[in-house]
Amino acid sequence: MTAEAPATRGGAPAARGEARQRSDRVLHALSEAGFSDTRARRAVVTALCEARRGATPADLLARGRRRHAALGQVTVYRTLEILEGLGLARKLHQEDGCSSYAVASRGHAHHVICRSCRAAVEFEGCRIDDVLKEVSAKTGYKVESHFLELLGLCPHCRGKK
Amino acid sequence: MTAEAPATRGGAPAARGEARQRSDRVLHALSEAGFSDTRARRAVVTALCEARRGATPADLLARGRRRHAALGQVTVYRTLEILEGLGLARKLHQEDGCSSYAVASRGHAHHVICRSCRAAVEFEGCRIDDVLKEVSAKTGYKVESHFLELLGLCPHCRGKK
DNA sequence: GTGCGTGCAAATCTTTTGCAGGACA
DNA sequence: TGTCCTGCAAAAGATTTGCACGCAC
Repeated sequence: MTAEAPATRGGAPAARGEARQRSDRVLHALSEAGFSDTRARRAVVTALCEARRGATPADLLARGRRRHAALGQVTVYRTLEILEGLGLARKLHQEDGCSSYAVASRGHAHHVICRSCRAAVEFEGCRIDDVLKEVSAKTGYKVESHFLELLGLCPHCRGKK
Repeated sequence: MTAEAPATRGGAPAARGEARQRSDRVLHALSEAGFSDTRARRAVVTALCEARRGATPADLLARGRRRHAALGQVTVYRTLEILEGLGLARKLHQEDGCSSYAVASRGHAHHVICRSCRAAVEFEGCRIDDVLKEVSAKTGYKVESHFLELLGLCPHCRGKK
């Protein structure tokens, strides 16, 4: 299981480097997949990677415009669609809406989200096979995939309490 | 763990009775909670209970109008809000949108949804405490609640294959 | 040079709000 | 009878589509 500490507000240098690294990975994956490397896409990807919590299309537009003033909302939607399709971004489902996204690593992973500050952290290694088998046996469904999201308080908000 | 077989198309008598039973339970819970028993609410609740899959507000309006022609969309939204608040209905989060609802029993439960026909079945008894603990330990988050949904093929669609 | 990618504007959809009239207890 | 509910109409948002132009390859 991998887990990164939720970044401090304002973006500590370490977090910056991490965000940079992630966006490089995503941009690389994009071109690997045959998508061209444009200024608009870079702006969206960077904005997404810098966000320490789920970002809505509107957030990404605002943030992305700092890097590329002409960025349009439509491009944000289209880029998210591509990223999601490639498994590079994942939609976060929350009580109050399901339109925020977070970067996702390759492979199977889920997010744990802070109900106070919304910081979203990815985690791998959910071992729920037993549950899947049990459900399969009782319902007759052939379970193919699952969606799991945890909600709680991040270390920071936990302390503030 | 409880599990009901997904109803056959068209609504077999057994399924009808079950739907009836569920809607009675929901309507009863509503009045228990101090909400009055109106024709519009009955229509929405019945529509929700009859649906064998997640129903969107628009679905419920259409279905509900069979029983109460004057039913308005707004009432559907408001009723869903109440039901959700009381834990009597639950929003289903799916790849292609998160605006469908299904009746929910009291207590903790999740849904397994058919990717082909959308039939949604509730199941209880998700034992993922180990996962929660592990995530908590690795991320420092205090995990308070979780959200889990399974996707696959229901027995019916499995057979059709 | 070509075609993919972009941004604007407009069209759609979904959901929420404000109100006046109507139904339930 | 007094509230709680309801439905309509309109407002507010969110998302998608059509199109002509511009940039990446």
